[in-house]
Amino acid sequence: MRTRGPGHADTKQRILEVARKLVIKQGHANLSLRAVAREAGFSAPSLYEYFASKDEIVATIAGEIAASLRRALHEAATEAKDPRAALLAIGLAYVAWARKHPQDFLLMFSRLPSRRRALTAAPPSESPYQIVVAAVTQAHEAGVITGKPQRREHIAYALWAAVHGMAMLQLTHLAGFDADFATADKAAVEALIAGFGA
Amino acid sequence: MRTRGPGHADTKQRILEVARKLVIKQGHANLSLRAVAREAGFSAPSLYEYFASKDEIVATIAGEIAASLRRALHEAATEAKDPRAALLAIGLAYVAWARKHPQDFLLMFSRLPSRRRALTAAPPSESPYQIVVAAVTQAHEAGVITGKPQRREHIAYALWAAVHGMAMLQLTHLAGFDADFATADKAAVEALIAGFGA
DNA sequence: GCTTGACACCGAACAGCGTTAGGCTTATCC
DNA sequence: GGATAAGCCTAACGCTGTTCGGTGTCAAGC
Repeated sequence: MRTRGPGHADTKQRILEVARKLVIKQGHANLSLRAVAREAGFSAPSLYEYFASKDEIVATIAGEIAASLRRALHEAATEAKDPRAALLAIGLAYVAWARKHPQDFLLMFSRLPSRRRALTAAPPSESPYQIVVAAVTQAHEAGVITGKPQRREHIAYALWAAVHGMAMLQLTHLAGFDADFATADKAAVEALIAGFGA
Repeated sequence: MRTRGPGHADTKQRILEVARKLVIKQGHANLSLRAVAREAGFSAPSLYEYFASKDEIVATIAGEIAASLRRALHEAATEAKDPRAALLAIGLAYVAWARKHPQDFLLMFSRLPSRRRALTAAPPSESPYQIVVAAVTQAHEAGVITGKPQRREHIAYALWAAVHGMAMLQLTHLAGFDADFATADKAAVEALIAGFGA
């Protein structure tokens, strides 16, 4: 039983790189396997040596993208000077990341459900949302946010939903708008945090 | 120059009804003109007698959908007993509508930019967002919300973004979750309103 | 050293897509 | 009655993801 040849993993990686480049250039909806294959120097059916389907390629890319977003949020959280500032920073970093990587962001959320099955379940450590939950927990312990511990999940969800909505609107319905979104986003997240505070 | 025959408008309407039924059943991404034609009793090319492209069909449907959402928000606003309650009611009605008509909602926001070009510009009267703006204006006049009049647009945007994010997440990333979203959504919108209040 | 078998690739093809071209029938207008 | 246009059709183009069957190459086992 021979295992996969030595260049297999490299080729797989190259396919992913080409695919991601094309997604960034023309959006995930316009990604074609034939284009990926052409760019990578293969015929389209050859890609099936490396991935079971187009969806598997996209899913793999989505995983890489989630990790990248998670890093951005983590960085924002660690640079903040206190727990309250961290909540704001994470929220704004989420929107900023989406604006900087619009096609990546849209691809990520074009994919169907998370594997988590309940809001109360802890997100897996590789999930960007885990950063949000951790920051809310710290803010709660620091007294920035009041109420019973169960309220944490409401707050994490509210913060996430709010910035997700901002990001989505700015990338789709409000794309191209001439507006100071940075100021509007900051005001919104600050109001939300204040509303949950003491 | 003969005008279009008498049955033309009816046929057009029927095509739209079939298309919308299929969208609801299988999602806008899986809508096929051939399927619409089959269901409506035509060949696919015949649809081009009535619409210039698939996109025109989808755009027309999107317009009808927006009107339906607008009515739901309007109803929620008029039934509320005071301006503050109206803000909450509109927000929750937005999410409720999205949950009740998931495919319609996703279709509507899969379409690219609004024709409005700035947050400061007034939304057209047929836009669902116009309901939000009007409610925020009333709440501001009633003193539920404080600050300069210019702040209104921040608040309307924040409210919209928040409920849009909730709706989007519940329909995509959090689809199928076992969670009490109604409670979480209410807590979030209340916190947001409180955060913008006096 | 030869056989076996899996890997890595390919072209051809299938069923589907949105769309265009061209042609036929029917009803209306002059 | 001839012209015109509406309203419909089949055939086809170029695209999509995917499957099938085949071909060369290279490592392992005898």
